[in-house]
Amino acid sequence: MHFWLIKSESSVFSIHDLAKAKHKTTHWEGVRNYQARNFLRAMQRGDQAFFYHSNAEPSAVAGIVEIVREAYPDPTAWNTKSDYHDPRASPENPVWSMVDVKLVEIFPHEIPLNELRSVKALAGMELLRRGSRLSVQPVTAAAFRTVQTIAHRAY
DNA sequence: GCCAACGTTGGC
DNA sequence: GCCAACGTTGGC
Repeated sequence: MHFWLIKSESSVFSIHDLAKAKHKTTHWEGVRNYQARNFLRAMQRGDQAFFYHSNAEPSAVAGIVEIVREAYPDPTAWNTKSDYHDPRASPENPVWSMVDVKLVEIFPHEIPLNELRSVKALAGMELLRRGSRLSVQPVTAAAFRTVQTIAHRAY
């Protein structure tokens, strides 16, 4: 089992939108960065990922999802009407991949970025690296546990 | 809204 | 293959 972090702009698709989705499941479409795509392809059923709200106030880790379907072609890539359209993609040559994720939990208190930065044990986490923009990234088991513990700590 | 950091494109 | 120009991401 591996751990990940996936970003979504909360104004576009938030963890609360996921909670309202059918079966609390969604296609994680629209990833258009090769490094992020390759991480999507490495995901296995049962892996867990943090749902991170980027461009939010504040940006924060909001909860946990589980990978319920492994990587398969992202059809928005060859949909000319999609914001995620890529002229190079076609059903024969999909180029881009997506996975399906299911909500596991919404944290009782989301953890803002500045709080994560203050946690010594999380130094070195990709999310906290200066200039980090990767929208799909691996998280170590230790970091995953640390963040989870903070999220469940009594306030 | 600003802008630093980053990835991609394309001329050479 | 280099690298300048450009577009995007995302924190602030």
